[in-house]
Parts: sequence; C-alpha cells; structure tokens
Amino acid sequence: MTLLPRTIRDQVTEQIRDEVVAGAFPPGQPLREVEFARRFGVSRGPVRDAFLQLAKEGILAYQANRGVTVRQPPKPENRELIVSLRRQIECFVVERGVGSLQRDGLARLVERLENLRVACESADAAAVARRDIEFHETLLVLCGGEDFVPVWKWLCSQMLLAYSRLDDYEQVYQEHAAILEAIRAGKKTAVLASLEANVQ
Amino acid sequence: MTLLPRTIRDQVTEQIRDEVVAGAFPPGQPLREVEFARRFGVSRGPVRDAFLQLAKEGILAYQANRGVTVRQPPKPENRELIVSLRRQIECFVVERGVGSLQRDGLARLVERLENLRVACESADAAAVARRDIEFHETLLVLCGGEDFVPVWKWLCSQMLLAYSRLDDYEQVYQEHAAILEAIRAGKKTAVLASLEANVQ
DNA sequence: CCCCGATAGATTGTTAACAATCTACAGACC
DNA sequence: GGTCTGTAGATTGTTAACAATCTATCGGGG
Repeated sequence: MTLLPRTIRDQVTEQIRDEVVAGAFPPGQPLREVEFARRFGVSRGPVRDAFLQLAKEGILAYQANRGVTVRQPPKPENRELIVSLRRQIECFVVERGVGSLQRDGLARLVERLENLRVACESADAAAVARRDIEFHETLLVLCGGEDFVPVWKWLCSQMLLAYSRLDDYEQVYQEHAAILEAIRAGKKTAVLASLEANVQ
Repeated sequence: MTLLPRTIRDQVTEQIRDEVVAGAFPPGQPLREVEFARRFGVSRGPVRDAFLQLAKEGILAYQANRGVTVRQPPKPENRELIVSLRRQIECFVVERGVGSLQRDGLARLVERLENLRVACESADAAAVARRDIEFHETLLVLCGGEDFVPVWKWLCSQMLLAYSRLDDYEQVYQEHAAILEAIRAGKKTAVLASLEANVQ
C-alpha cells in the first residue's frame, strides 16, 4: 500500500538520509547544494527541500546563509533517554493496537520482515537500517500510532547517528522475526518483551 | 543572544505556525501556497519551504501534489503519552543541568518571563503560546538539552493543536514565575515539582 | 440512470536566473 | 607586527516561468 516516494524531493531526501546515517560523511562536514544537485542530476530546489527536511529530522544542522552540516551525534548521557522515549512510544501504541491487527496487516509485516532478511543477507548497512525502520514504522501505523510517526522517526535518526553501524545482521533479523512470531501467536506480553529487547 | 529569524522563510514559518496553533483554520482545511504568498507579499518559494517545515513539525499534513492541510489534533488516548514524553525530557535535562546555570543564563530566563508577562496581560493567545514555548526552550538549552529541542518542539506543537487555547493567563504567568523562583533559590526538587505542575 | 473517459482549470513540482550574504585573502593604515 | 577594510569568489536565499499532476465537470455509451 505504501507507494514508493514519487517526487524527486522525496527520492533525494531518502538517498541523502541513507548516506548520512551510513556514515558517508563525518559529523560537522558541510553539505553543498550544487554538489548534490549535480550528482543526482536535478536542480538545487529539491536538494534544498531535502536539506531543510533532514535538518528538521535532526540529522543535519542548519544555519542561515551557511547551509547544512552533518549533525553531531547526541551526547552519550542523552542517549539512554532517546532510546527510552522510542521504546515507550512503540510499547504504548503496540500494547493497545496489536489486538486489532487484521490479516492484511499481518501480511504487510511479513513483507517488511522479508525485505529486512534480504538486506541482512547482503550485509548492506544502509539497507538494513532502512528496512529495520520500515518494519517498526509499519507496525506502529498498523497499531494506530500514526500520530507519533514523525517524533518516533526523529528518535530513530538520533539513534542511528549514535550507533551508526550494527554489526551482527543475523541477530537483527532474528529479533524482528521473534517480534512477528509473537504477534502471530497473539501473545501480547511476548510481543512487548521482544520489542523491548530489540529497541536498545 | 537569540536573534530574530532573519530569512523570509523563517518569518513566514513563524507567522503561519502562530496562526495555525491559534486556531485560525479548522483542522483538515487545505492551505494554498499562492494565497499565503500574496498575503505576505513574497513568492511561493519561502511559503513552500514553510509548509514543508511545518509538516515535519507535525502541525500540517502533507500529500504529494495535493499540498498541505491543517493536521487533526492527536487522538485523546494519545495525549497523555505526548504530555508525559515532553515532561520526561524537560525534567531529565533540567535535573542534570540546572545546577550549572550561570548568571547570564538566569538573566535570559528573566527576560523570557517578562515577555510572557506582557503577552499574558495583552491576552493574545498566540503570543502567550509562543512566549510560553520560548521560556521552556531557553531553559532546556541552558541546561544542555539542545539535542532534544526538535523532538520537544514537536511534542509542544501537538499539545497546542489539542488544547488550542488556555484561558487563565494569570495562572500561566504565575506557574512560570514559580519555576524561575525555584531556580533562583537553587532548590532542585522545587524546580522539578513546579515544572511538572506546569507541563500538563 | 449510472459509469467511464475527455477536457479545462487549478494547484503543486521543478528549474534556472538573479539577489543577498558570507568567507577568505590581500593590502593599507596605525 | 597587528588590525582593519575592501574586494572577489563562493554559497545560499528568492523569484518567476514552465512542467507535471490532480480535481471537477461535462458528455457519451452502456
């Protein structure tokens, strides 16, 4: 159901986000509009829009007339709160909404898990990060938590900036498979437990 | 120290945000770029940027090729979590940072409180909301919580969408005066208590 | 009577040119 | 030597024109 991003702006935004969270640029490095515009074969407009959006998302820092830079990862003492807030949102929403999941909702989760499996096998850090996020986002929306998606995404971006790379892809897949299995079995406490284990 | 927003985009963003949170447009109403561009006497570019930014902030909802609409307020069952998350952020940051407040930091808080007082006396709902947010944001940054500002602002926007209008301006001022007084007295537990009382 | 496709108008998406601002560097002045 | 000023280049901010997409309406066909 969720279509691919169709506008150039959305595609550019997605691409830059992937590169940044994959660690392609060191924190503090300025990103130039013309450079990205040339590389993607578009004009500066969509790149500007993407920079502004990613600045609002918290992975780029914006200064008037001076462009954007890759944001510093959050301070270590703030990380635990970031993780805690994300976990609270997911658990709060899932706890109340997982019971009303329909069959087609489950099918979409299966699809997301399959995407994650492929990404894990190819050991592509950026792809794993993206598919990981997509799995959780789908679950969040299906459980009626669309109100929280923007703030939840911000928290995820900060976590990605901090960790930058997870190494054990097999474990990543297993953790998500466990979440889906618990959902399928209809055991709410198991769902929440596997969620808490995964979000950290 | 915090300069006025200088770019046209920032001014337009601020103005539209004020109007929306003040309830100038009913939820669901589409906002047209040309209309706002004409009204502010600028071109569509900065208005577009403002729309995109406010969509990321969670005040407006964006659909490709169909523009933006005023976002529906969050569902009642989600509000308590939104308030709780905001309170956790403020208390977490202030608890650790309020002790290291310098004299000039205190002076800036006094300035913000004065702005709030003026807004309350003029009974201008949009101004009160803005000054209220500015007071808390200053406190947050001074206590070392700049990492959290974007996500915190999103939570505040959602709260404003839900409540839309506080009626007792005198009480609003008194609550913030109490926070500042507790900070001045150096009583951390009193600061946190007055904060919790205010954020709800 | 209802449904489907064509058309016109409105609206957003993208582009390229122009304006404003910032940064770096060189030379004058103290 | 150090500081200030001004100039040139680079970069972002803004604008207006053009392209793509969507919405509403009107006919024709079943």
